[in-house]
Amino acid sequence: MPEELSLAASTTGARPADEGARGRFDRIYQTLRRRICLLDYAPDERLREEDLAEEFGVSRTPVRRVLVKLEAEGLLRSVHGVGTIVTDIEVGALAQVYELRVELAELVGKLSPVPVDDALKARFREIRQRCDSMVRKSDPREFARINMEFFHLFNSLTSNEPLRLVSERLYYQTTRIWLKTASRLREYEQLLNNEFVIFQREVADITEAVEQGDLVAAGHVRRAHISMSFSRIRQASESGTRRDDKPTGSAPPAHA
Amino acid sequence: MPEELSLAASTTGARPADEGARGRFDRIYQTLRRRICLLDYAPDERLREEDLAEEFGVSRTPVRRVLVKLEAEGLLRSVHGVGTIVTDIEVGALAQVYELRVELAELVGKLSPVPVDDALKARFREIRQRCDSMVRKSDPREFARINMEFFHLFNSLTSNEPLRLVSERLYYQTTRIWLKTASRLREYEQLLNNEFVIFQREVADITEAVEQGDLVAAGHVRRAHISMSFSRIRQASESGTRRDDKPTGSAPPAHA
DNA sequence: ACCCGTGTTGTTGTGCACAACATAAGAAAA
DNA sequence: TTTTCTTATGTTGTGCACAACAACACGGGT
Repeated sequence: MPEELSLAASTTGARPADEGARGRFDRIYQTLRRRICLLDYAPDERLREEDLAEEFGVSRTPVRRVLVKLEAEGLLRSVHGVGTIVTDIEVGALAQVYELRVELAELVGKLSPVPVDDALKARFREIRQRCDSMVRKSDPREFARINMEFFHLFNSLTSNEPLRLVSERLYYQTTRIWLKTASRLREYEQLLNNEFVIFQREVADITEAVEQGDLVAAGHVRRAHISMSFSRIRQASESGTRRDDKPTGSAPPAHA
Repeated sequence: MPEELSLAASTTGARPADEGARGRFDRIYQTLRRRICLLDYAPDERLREEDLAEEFGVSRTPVRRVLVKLEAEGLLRSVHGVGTIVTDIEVGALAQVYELRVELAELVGKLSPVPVDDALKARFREIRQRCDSMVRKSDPREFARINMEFFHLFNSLTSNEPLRLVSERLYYQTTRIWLKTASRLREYEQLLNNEFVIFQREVADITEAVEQGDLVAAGHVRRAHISMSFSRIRQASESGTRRDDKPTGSAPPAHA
């Protein structure tokens, strides 16, 4: 049972008890989505509605509500008489999502950019520091969490709400593949550290772009990193999908 | 009770009886979405789950499933104890959606374009003819339907499924504003005819671009038309929102 | 040994009754 | 007359029992 981080204490106040119907819904939704994206629920895993209902202390009905929404977002797939199955994602199909994410990342800097004030800069500086101090720990879960948090922060650079929503949707569709691919590799530790350093650099670059108020540049940096990130994932996936395979001569991504 | 056009006879065969759970779901979903976008359900109108359940010959439960999905797509808004309300859309908020749609339209021609074969060309020629013969009838409903159909055809120019899905979503969010704005204007007939002619030209241009296999050009044409369409809507909305207002000297869009 | 039909089990989908909630009307008091 | 509290009414949200459906195991036949 994974620890719950209150990533989005949004609507009311997110206290455990005493919450309206909408609060319950959001809470269950956020929780399940996070679990799916952090691979607490593995792809192709079957979820039982009744189990979830019991865990959250409600009946199946509100749980089904959440499942419908998650299915609409492509993270789940309910089949009558079979079960509710976590979507499996393969690099091939994800190529299209990444293609789109790349373009959208650039748009974040162009479409309705928010005014850059000190508070915003401070938030970037803060997450940059947290990112630096994280590199030492080398915890993939922690990395995924900060990555997620940074995404939300970057996404808040545009005031174009539809763009934010779409980007968020696509992000949650793709973010799983990273953990999935990485965990399959032989050079797990090495690759992980490599990704840490690269991400650290991305955060640093974008933070500085924001400091200068150049959101277009921030968008370009982000675009480049998303594109390169997928290239690394695809290479890694192609060269070492089976971890008990014979070692290939060329070490996949490796540092820089 | 609006006539039902079988726009997407997709999964099984869409015969009225004998359909699985998934077929029912899709049927109700498509129907409701169409009604919302064709303004059969006006913005801010309250829908009663029980009425819908009775109409479709099911209980409230499957209807609620559909409503949840429509709410997730921003077309509905369920409030506990109040009702299920059709989202109201104002030109101001829609500006952001259009900003995004404009960019995505261009991407349709760039990202994973489909190979242009004779069958595809034929479909464009066919819809172009239907469009030509429609201009005489001047039926706004018919226009909205062909517009919708053309959107789907244009959208099929990319094989990037996420892009198709996102575009579709945004299209259904914005398409209502056209009918809503147009119906408020004094120069209703004039404006309508103007829009017909413009749309006719758009279809012609894009069809020819497709004939030549230049999907990038098709994307640019589409982008330009979406952008201009919104400009006209905004102008019309600003100059003559109240139809019983004193007539302003400048006739809003007018032809050309 | 293999194949096919059948029952058994487990899951999601549906229907219905009730709770939670919001709104509006009405009555009582100032 | 105005205000405020109470009550009535209508809606969505929830819980639970059952139907529909798919996968699996088992047994009888070949």
